[in-house]
Amino acid sequence: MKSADPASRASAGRPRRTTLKDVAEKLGLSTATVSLVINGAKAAEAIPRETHDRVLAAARELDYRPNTLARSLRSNRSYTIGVLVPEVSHDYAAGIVGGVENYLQKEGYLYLVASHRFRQDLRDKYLNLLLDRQVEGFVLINTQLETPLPLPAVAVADHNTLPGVTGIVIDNERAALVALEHLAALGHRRIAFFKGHPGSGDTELRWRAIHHAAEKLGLPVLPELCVQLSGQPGEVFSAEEAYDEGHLFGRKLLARNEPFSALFAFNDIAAIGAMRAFFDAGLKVPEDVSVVGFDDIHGAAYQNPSLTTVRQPLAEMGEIAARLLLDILAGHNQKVARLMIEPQLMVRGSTGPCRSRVLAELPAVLS
Amino acid sequence: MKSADPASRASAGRPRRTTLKDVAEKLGLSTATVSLVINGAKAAEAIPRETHDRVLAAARELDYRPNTLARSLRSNRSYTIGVLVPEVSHDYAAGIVGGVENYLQKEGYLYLVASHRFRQDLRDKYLNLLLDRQVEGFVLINTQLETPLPLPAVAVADHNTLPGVTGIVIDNERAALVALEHLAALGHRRIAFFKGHPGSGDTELRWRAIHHAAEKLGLPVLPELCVQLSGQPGEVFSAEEAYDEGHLFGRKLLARNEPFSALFAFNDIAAIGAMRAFFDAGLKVPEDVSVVGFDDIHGAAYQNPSLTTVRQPLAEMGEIAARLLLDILAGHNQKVARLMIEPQLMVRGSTGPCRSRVLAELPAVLS
DNA sequence: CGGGCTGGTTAAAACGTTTAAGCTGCTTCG
DNA sequence: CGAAGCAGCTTAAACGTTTTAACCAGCCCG
Repeated sequence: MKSADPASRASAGRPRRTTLKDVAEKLGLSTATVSLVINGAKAAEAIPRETHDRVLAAARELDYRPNTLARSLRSNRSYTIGVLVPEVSHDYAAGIVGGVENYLQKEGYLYLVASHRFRQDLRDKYLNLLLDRQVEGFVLINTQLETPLPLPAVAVADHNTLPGVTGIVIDNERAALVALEHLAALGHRRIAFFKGHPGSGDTELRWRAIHHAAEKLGLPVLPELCVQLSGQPGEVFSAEEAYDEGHLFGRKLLARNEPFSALFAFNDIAAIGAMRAFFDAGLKVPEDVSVVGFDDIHGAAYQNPSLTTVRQPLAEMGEIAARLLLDILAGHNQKVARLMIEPQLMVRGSTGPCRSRVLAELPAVLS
Repeated sequence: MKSADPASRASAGRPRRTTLKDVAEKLGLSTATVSLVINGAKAAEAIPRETHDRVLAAARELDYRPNTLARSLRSNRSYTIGVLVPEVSHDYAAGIVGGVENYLQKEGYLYLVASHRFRQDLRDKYLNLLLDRQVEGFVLINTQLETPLPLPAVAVADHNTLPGVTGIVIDNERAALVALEHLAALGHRRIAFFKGHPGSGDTELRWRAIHHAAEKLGLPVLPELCVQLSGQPGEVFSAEEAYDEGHLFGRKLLARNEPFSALFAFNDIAAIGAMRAFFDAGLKVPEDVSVVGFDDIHGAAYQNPSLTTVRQPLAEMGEIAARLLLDILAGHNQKVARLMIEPQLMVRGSTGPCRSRVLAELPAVLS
């Protein structure tokens, strides 16, 4: 932290804000009275109407605005929460942060954000910085912790949360089910799958969910049609990389020469990359292959064809996280360990009926 | 603001953090000494090595972390800046916020964000909330103000800034030039243009820039190929609306039956919508029509074809904004009124050579 | 007339820091 | 030997609030 010399202080030259004391002096009252009136405290009931009005009038006239720092220091409430994200500028995080803000605004809270770029050292550093700022709690977005926090926290999009931390996650079982139901209803039986990176917490859960859903629907999950997206555990993927991966594994899938009529990709970007691979190979979406993504990122709707995908209601998840956190802060200690969010299937242009009689019937033979 | 009763306080039950006093008492020293040592103040030079080390050791042992609230209150420095955005979850704002954070992190600052959803009352309300939190300055993203602020501010993406507020804007002249140079080099002469909404500050500037660039390059700007995107002044457009607009005006353009071989759209989403209209009409991009967007939103690269576009380096703009603001705070009063950011042409799949000899030659006749 | 009540207000402590000014006891110097 | 200087601290005020306990004046009642 730079230690600025006094002369270059941010405060230099600016007029001092009016304080409680200013108001009190102007009125010939004590700061106590003014404070009580302004905060509408119960103890202020005894104060007669006239004084009350005088105080408010003076406050308005002097344009008094309380110094929240001082207030927080004294009352030990900062009305601030900390939000930890891998990177604010990423769609996913930004969507959730938007929801968090939505709810916090209603409750008079503000929030401090810090992006840790998936680096543990940064994560811990910012955690401490936020603690030093006396945040009252945390919303952790896609951020895993090893050690318990000294404050209440709610985790979004993190499946293995610490005890005491409520986790808000997408219902993968339901997600897989709606996606596969949709494909099954269109007649698809030989469906290809992208399995997520080994590092992602969602990978295994979603993979199991796919199996459950497939079983329920009587669909086969054929190993020859499954592709594991590569990448080291915990490795971070930029959108470019994810797209290239989707493209690459789309081609790999085609190279196997195993017939399939649909693909359920692990995320939208990979889905888009795969679609590209299909186009390049002369296949049409959805006529030849139907593609279902996951997330409903910005732009999924603007693809050509527009992408059918399982939407994560990000804003809603953020709102719920914020609400839960504030409830905990207020002492309504409902200890929910895990809150499942309903995904929503966005049916768009990338899925259509299975045109190939052969493919539609094949799995019955194979499975 | 909810007034929580004392029992439900956020602090309830949690162990008190160690304070300066705790450390001082443990050592039998005064808080002054401890403070001096911990802050490495110049006045601490007199303190002998041994005491110095004892203090640090004790601080570590007790896990002392300073209370920033108290520190800020006393020293009148909050190391916090306020960021005002239309909506954090929007790509554009999130990209800039990411850049702002980047720079602030290096300097030990944190930031509070508030989204005003283009509503003046909210904008003013959050402005005041942030002021109450003793932020040291503001970064205003796409946020216009009428009255001067009591604090230093830097505006991003706002062309008519208040006196005293540095504005960081994309260089529209340059943007139009690189885009049109690219199209001209590919042989395009009959180029269609989307003109932005009347409300947007960029609209007129970019429109003029297009004329300048076209003139410079000897290209015609044909009225019959210009389409003004509709919308009320100041109206907010969701991505869906923008896309639909692009789609609609793409069709309108085609309906005019005026030949053209390229389109320079006002933004990426409109460009994508227009591409869709072209596809629907049986035209191929870029074979029949080249399309250039503006912004380089997430996903522009993943279109099919990928979108050639003028990129606004959002993160960079954010970083510059933060740097400028902190420089001003530090008293380096370089009063820049306006800082132009170089746009970058991202050449991708949606532009190609003009295939039509007729079209390439027509304008010479018409203009 | 004294005690109690009550309505209206305040003094003062506290929150956890920073920092200017001051104090103590030693050494050093003229 | 007295003054000055210095090293190594401490004192105490200040930042702008909140909040509890107390105070005072007046009044009523017995």
